[in-house]
Amino acid sequence: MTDVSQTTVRPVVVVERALAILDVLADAPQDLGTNEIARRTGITPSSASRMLATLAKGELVRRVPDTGRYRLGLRLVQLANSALSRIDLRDVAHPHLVALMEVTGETATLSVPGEGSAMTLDFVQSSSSVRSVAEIGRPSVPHATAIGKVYLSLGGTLPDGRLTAYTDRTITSRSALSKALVRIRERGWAEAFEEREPGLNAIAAPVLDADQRLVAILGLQGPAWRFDAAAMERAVGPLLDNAAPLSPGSPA
Amino acid sequence: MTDVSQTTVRPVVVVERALAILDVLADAPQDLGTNEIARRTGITPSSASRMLATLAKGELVRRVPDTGRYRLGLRLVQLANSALSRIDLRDVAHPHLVALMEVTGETATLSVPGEGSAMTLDFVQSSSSVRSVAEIGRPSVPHATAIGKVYLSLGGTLPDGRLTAYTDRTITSRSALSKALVRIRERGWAEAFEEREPGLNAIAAPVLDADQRLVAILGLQGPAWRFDAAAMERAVGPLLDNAAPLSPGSPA
DNA sequence: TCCGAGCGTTGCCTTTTCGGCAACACTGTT
DNA sequence: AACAGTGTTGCCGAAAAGGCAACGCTCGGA
Repeated sequence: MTDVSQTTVRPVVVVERALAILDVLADAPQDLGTNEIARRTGITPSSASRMLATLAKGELVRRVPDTGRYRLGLRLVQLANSALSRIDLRDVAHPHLVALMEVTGETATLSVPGEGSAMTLDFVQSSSSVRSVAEIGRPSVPHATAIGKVYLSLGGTLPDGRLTAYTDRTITSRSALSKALVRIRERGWAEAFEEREPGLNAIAAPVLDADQRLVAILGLQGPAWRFDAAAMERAVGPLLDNAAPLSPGSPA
Repeated sequence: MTDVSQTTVRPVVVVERALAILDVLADAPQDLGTNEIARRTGITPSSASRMLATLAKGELVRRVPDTGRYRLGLRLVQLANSALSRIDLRDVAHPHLVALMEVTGETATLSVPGEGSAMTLDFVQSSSSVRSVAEIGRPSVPHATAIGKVYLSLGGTLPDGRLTAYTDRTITSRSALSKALVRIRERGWAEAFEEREPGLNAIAAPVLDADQRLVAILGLQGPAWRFDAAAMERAVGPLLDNAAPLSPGSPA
């Protein structure tokens, strides 16, 4: 009975007409006048004029003052951002993890910020027989991983006490870490060269919501002999390209 | 008389109510049921139910099967992308040019693809007294500039005949150029080291529309002694960060 | 397990709103 | 100057929407 595809459902005709107007404006390469919209939707110009005025009041369309023509309004962008923020991030992000693994050949991970660290939520394992292993639920060491540094660079908290040296390359100086975080904020991605464990390299980029808050971190990791500096540099573009569509609020 | 704020305008009440439903869903942190939407909008549940069914048919809202609750639908994202693609690109891009110049200190440029090359549409000059000069209307040499290589990497045509050597570093081999273009497509940005003229370095990134077509190119250029490999590398993040919001269709 | 409250939908009828005709003002082109 | 097309709005009849009531369903509490 709740199946809206049943023929007994009585649609609200006025809403259908209003949506037809939005569709026509979306499909048109240029702004459209009232008469043109009326022709394309089959609504008379007087009705179209009134509906356009109401849609303009709600900012779903915008009347261009110079030409008197109409185009879609920016309230739609706000509504779209709200629509996107409701989607389960894992569902949306998974194809990007697949794409990243295919482009780079390395393990792609999705993490979410938590208390004191970021946690792996999903991953797509490298198809290579030599691979770095990810694990759902595993927290990342903030100062010694690319994921962790993205977390710290965007408001994550660093625990008190000494910074543990996991390898020779682990950053253990708080001032050196601060400098690294500034650079990460500037360029929008982080890297780790065998800092968490010998032979493991990684890069990571943030996923932000419409209010610029960190909601997730996209990462790539692999064995240092294969995922070396050159390979990491080549992977930055795909990483950012795959993180950007997940971020309604990409920083400008 | 065409001023819609005049009190004589008769709004379409049904459209106003439908927009109120969208607003309520946008403002809610979670999905909402029919009764809750009715309470928040002041519409009776039967009317709300019918309107939601019609909005769902048009995909502006989505009924979640498991819970029977409603959330904003993904058609809004399509409409929003269309809304954004109508905005005058220069108006939108200019603050990004300013931001890029401020972050990097170098001249930031906006180009659009044309016949056989890309043309500078807007630029923000470096504030440094030693600067590279841009010029609106100037076409870029496709094989010897970062802007031109972005253009070529995404479908631009390379003229017949020999590739002119403007400096020692100009790529004049078509096979070497092809390899460079593959790399540019992979990582999403291009570079030029003193290839168009001695002492001038540049990087560039594409701006794509919702159909993945190249609509513009964002660039940074400066004197090679200052805008060297390290400075260029540091500038890639800001460049991509400023290109991404201009691209409704960032490649996934 | 049963009952009650709340939810969500739909039939039906009344009321309200919308649609569209006609008139008017304006703009651009010939 | 005239004409064609655009865009808006008054007004009224027709159509659609709103809302009441009834029904079915689900969930939580006793």
